[in-house]
Amino acid sequence: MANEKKIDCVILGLLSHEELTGYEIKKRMDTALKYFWSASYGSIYPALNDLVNRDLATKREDSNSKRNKLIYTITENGREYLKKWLSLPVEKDELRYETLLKLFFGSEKGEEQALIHIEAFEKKIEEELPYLLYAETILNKSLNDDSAHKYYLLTVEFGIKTYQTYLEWCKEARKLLA
Amino acid sequence: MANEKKIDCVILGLLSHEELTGYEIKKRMDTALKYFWSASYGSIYPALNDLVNRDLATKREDSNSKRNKLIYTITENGREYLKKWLSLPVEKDELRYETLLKLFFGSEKGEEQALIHIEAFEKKIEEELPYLLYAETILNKSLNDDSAHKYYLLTVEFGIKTYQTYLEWCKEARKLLA
DNA sequence: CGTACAATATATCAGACTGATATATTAAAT
DNA sequence: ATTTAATATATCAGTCTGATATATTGTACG
Repeated sequence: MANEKKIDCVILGLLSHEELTGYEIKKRMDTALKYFWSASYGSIYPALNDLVNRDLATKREDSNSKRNKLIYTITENGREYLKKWLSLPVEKDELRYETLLKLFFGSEKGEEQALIHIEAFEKKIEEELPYLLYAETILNKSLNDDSAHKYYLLTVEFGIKTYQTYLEWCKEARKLLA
Repeated sequence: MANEKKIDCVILGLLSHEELTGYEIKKRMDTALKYFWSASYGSIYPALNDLVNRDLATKREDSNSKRNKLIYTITENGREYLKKWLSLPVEKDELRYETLLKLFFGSEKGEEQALIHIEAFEKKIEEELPYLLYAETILNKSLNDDSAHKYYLLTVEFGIKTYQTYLEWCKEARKLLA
């Protein structure tokens, strides 16, 4: 049980909330988990088949839809597997910021180019922050409706705080370069 | 020129500062770049051989040492390749925080387990922050000695600011759970 | 009413990268 | 003298990404 595939754990986590198709799983990743995790279809679909083979999830065709839709449900085994993973210590937290990499080697191209990267970074953060602030409002309102919302809010607060700090850093960075 | 292998760019970036062995490159990654990038030997050594084959770096054996040491130097082509990459817009900045993943699915195991993950995260940040603060002092002192130091400082300031914010978030998170 | 376009839905694969492992030498510690 | 830590290079199974392929359904617009 030492080396869980992360993709298995994320999928089981999402399935622990609700039944989902592979496509819907990807959507959850690109919205709710976006700020601290990501995954591609190329890992999701093979992982789903694998989870079914290991009896951690079941697959059924959607009878209500004309679409070729495959709905996945977590099994009791799957829920146990998830709980076990949640109890284990975190193996790795990792930042991979290409922006900082390009800044670190920035002397090779000079200040002008560095400023371009900082401004692009700033713009992206400014665009994404409103979604997090919106999620914060919604979650604060519905905190008592669902015990899981408290945990969502925890991650949203992390995103808001770090994004605001990023914006402060951008200002300072511009000053330092100019 | 659309899809540069990131490992090539990082290695060339480090070689643009100084001649290095594969082992030394890994060491730089694990100290100076640690807070925003990482790479394993399994990508470094093959990439080095590849860079030599593409005339972006040259390899020579160390004559001063008894060790089987291979020293790599960036070529003019390599420097141009690096500059070109630095001029291109950033493709992806990515956070992969397993801690937040386990918190997001935290309702499955409850508050006690969530607190354990938060405290482990807090401890790790508290341990690493002093190294960043030390680097900040050194770089501020030597800012005029080397034009590259300003760029290093930029990334160190990013690390300090975000780490301090992480610690603030830990406090709030504990309050929210209790 | 047709037709273009966006969204839904699943799947595969080359190539990038990690984490583990293997191997060997030299420096430091006790 | 001997163990241990640090230096140094290399390979590989397995994980994951990003691109690509394919097909269907819903929506917008004239």
